[in-house]
Amino acid sequence: MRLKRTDLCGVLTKQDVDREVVLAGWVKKRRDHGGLIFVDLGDRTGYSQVVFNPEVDKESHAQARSVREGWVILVKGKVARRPEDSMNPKLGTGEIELMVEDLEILNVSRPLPFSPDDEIGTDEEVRLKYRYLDLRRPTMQKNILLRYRLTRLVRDFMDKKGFVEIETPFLTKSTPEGARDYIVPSRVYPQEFYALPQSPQLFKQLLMVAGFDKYFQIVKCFRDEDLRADRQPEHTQIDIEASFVEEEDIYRLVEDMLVSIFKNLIGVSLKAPFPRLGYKEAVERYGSDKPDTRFGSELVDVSVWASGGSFEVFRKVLEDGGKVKGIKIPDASSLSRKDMDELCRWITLYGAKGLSWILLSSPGPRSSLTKFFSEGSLKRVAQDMGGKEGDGLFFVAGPGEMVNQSLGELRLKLAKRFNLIPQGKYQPLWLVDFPLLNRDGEGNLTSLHHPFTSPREEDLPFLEDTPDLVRARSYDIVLNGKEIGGGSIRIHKREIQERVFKVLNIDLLRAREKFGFLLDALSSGAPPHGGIALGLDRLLMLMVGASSIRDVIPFPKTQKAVCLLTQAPSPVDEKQLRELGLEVRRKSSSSK
RNA sequence: GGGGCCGUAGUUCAGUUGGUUAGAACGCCUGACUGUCGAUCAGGAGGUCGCGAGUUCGAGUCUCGUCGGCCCCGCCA
Repeated sequence: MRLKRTDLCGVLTKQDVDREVVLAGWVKKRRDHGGLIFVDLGDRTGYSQVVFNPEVDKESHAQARSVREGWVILVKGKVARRPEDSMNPKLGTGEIELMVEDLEILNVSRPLPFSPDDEIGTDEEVRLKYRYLDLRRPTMQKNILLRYRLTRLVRDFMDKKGFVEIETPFLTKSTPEGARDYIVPSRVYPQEFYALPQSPQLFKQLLMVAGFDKYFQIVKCFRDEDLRADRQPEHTQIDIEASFVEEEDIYRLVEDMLVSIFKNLIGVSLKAPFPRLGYKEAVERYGSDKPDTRFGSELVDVSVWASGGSFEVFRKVLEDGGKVKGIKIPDASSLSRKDMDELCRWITLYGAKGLSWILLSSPGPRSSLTKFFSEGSLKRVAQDMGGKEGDGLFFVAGPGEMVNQSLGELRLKLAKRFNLIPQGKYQPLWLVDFPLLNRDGEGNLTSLHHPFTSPREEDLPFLEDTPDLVRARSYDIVLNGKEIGGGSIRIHKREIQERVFKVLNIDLLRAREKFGFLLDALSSGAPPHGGIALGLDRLLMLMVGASSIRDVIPFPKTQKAVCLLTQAPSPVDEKQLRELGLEVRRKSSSSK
């Protein structure tokens, strides 16, 4: 490079007029008038118009005729005030332009598959294939830079609180109790495998035993499960653990941190302490363990009313120990018969057999239940639920869990449709009082959080006899209906850990084989400890209002866990496999 | 493992009841042009209609399969 950059493209103003500057950047746009050539030269700060005028410099003007969009150039020249009638008020740098005296072409570019502007809607498949171009878009630049500022703020914050960042290994031991592991074959020990960590959980507990009483880490975690709009196979978490703490210490720390993050990075004031809601209550009132409490429309149990009509479905459900619950949605009486049919079909996704409804439209209410309930009875339930003219009431009958889930989902769906969610509002919430265990599809006990979560002391006597009733010392942090973190006070005594393993049907032999090192550590002077992990990507999603986690991750994977940029995963050489002692069983048809 | 939506030029899309040579805008190429900023004007190139099979005299269009992308259920301690 002959020339050396002196200034950034997007920040020049009329204060810079008459300065001699050198700008470097990408040609965003070129307008060739034959005599004059205008180029919008941009970098991550924005762009400035640079002017090639043969009367200023003949050579650079001649050279500029060949310059194309996407090329990388350096230009030297004097900042000039634009003629009054050609100022561009839409542009921060619109009052000035650079009169080019010297041009250096640093690199050419092929015509790009898409212009890296925010205006152009390009399919995500194309964006991911050329992610380096997509990342040039101002929105993506903003997101990635915010990500950096967030991690920096967290590190500063935790440092001030006396926490130390300590790295934990990525090549570690497989513990198939939780999510599916990503497995890495060992070359030195053929037929043996490492696993990529789903979280540094056990290591951070060992660090507590080691006396690093305040640990944190901004760290990648890996889970080989199917993806969603807010789930990637590798995600980053803010992982925290501390000794000699109780729930309140963690709450206060996280509240301070989130308040600081939102204040400093996006200028939003969160009110601390955050409200707390019991797990059971959340599920009964909102149909979710990560309720969005920015709006009402809570679930109401109307089983007593439902038993009064002649609707066989309700009666049968109630006889079988099920429930009938309802929600009230403002403005929903405008829904058409066709809308209702669609909702009926949609709600079966969550196991509901159907959807009953009362639309309080004028002149009179419409309902799917008119055949089974008198008009007075319908009016009464509407009144009980606080329904006003214009509202829609929706009912689901069935086993309690299913009713809660499906109505909870319906509540969210209709809230979006009828704009019940206040924009720009951030509502954090602690979810507390979780049970320690729940049952999987086959009725086996599994950890709700993870097997290292401490039961409440006063519930310990019931662990073996009535394990379903034992409460956990765990907590989730929920923001706007998204789970952004979870943690617990851990078990720090070997005896209790062994009892929990046993209740989870992990026998002593297997527990020792899988978690022997933890049990030994717990019997080596483990202090009481606990912590939390916050999902950094989801937090960012909420902060920038992204609808997909991919928009805050520089190089994300597709829904089928493929990197469209590098085409990973991919087959490896026969030689590599041999060294690892592996043989691939080929499927008759390609799976990718 | 399952359900839904989608796939046509570099990009975003249109394409009728199955019917001639598959169109538009932007982008790209060539030329003209000294105040443009979605520059303008004149001309031009660019297509395995994701792929395969079937139905048909004839398929971008219908059927089946398959690959890929997105959203969701299951899964995600």
